[in-house]
Amino acid sequence: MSFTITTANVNGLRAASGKGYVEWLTATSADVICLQEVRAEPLQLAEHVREPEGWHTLWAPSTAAKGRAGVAVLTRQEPLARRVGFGSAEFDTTGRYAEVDLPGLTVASLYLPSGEVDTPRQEEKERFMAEFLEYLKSLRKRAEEAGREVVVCGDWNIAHREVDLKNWRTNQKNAGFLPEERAWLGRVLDEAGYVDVVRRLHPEGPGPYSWWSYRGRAFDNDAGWRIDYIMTTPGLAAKSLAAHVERAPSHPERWSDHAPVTAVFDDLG
Amino acid sequence: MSFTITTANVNGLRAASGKGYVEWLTATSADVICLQEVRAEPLQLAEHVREPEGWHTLWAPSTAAKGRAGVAVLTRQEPLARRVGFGSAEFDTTGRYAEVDLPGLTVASLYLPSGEVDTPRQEEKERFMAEFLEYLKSLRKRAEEAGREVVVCGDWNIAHREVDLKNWRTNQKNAGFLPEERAWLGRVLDEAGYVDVVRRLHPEGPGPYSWWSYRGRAFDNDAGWRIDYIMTTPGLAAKSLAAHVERAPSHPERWSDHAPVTAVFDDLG
DNA sequence: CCTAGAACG
DNA sequence: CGTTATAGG
Repeated sequence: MSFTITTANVNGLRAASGKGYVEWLTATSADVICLQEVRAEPLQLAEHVREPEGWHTLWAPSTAAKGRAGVAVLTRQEPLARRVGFGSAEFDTTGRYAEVDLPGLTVASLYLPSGEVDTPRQEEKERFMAEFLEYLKSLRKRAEEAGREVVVCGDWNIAHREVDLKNWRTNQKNAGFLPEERAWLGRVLDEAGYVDVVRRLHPEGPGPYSWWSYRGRAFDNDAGWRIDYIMTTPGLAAKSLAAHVERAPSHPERWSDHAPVTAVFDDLG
Repeated sequence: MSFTITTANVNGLRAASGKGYVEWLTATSADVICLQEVRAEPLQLAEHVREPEGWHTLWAPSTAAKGRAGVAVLTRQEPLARRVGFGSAEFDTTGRYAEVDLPGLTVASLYLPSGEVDTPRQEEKERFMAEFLEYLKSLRKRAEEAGREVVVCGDWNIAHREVDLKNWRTNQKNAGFLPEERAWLGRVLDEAGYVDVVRRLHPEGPGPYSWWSYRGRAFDNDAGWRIDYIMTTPGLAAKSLAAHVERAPSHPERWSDHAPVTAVFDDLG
């Protein structure tokens, strides 16, 4: 038995649902799906999207700003627990983090702020990063003590290394590839002790990219970024068998500017 | 020889241009066209819309608020003069009035504020009405002295009488059919001395309506309003031969929530 | 219901 | 370039 987890930034689930998301969900064989940028409250979603047959759902919309952010976790199994937020006074109502417990495993969906240099939104991103890193450490520690594994997946809005985006040279002063952001992602790995599973299984770059701007010809030119990550505790990473990015072949198939990122693990037993 | 003038609220000329306005303009035999709610600056329009072959144009966008209001006058003849605004400090930059001089005739395009009861927008409408009535009087007087005729056409956003809207009873407290607005339109006729040419030629109602809300089934139920008028000086009205509203047969043909209103006059000679 | 700008990405 | 919320109608 294997266990498959997929993360996808849907860039507006109402729009995506009319462009192929529903068909994609019907066809997927994943056991767990983490969504980001749902950009809707559950009641704004069609029922077959809000409560898809065969899935349990946790919706965590932004209550701070309508139509922004919003994460979700879909599981075939009924979760033992559902939690929204990570204990942050500033961020728990902003639809950026939710987690569920399955037997022996905590699964989290993360949508880290995008940021924009020289704006308050970059400061917000930095505050999020500082606070969230501490949470990641405590999460890992608690899981270790309890003998549980953790997977935090989602849109981290940071490319880690040069190999993680096509135009790294021209983006060194742009949000998403700033030295301090890259260093922070290094601390998630080295200090908090998580493993970037896709990179573990695909040590060679470039890519695989998971996001292409809608602007210009980014998708056609494969001018992508790898900013969607599946980060796991080491014990879970050791059981990873395969990983891939579902790059849509062309526009009619593309229902988001991000592509779903998937990892397969050996029986969690 | 006859002379034909049409007025049309286009509800966004960029949108209308993709839905049938261009074909309509190509097919029309009018000599003069007054447009309202252009909702674009000239440079935002495609060139064949901004400078249609065979037409001279006067564009008067709102510079006070982008994407709002905006009137235009299109003439087959080159105008002797073009003017934007009516001498109002408050309204001349809001894209609500423009006029051109043709030999012996001044043609104006008007987009009167829509208003909404118990809001500042109703007060704005009232200020506009007060100021504009005085202008209409002076315009008429100057024209009379110079032996010229005047036609002021456009969206006046007021239904004059019960016969001018289908649901008059339920709209007596709504902007567009308030007693004071109806009385004001009466003063345009009685005090300023203009003639409602469509009503002159069609003394019997109901209608002809020129606007149907996009909401609900207003168009299919013919729940319309007559709020687009062709108002002329008496000498010109005496030469009116025919008038009609181009109610679109159905949705694919409908490029605005308003229908073009046309009047035909005997040779102005 | 529809148009258009604006924020955000 | 695309999604969404909002103003205006």
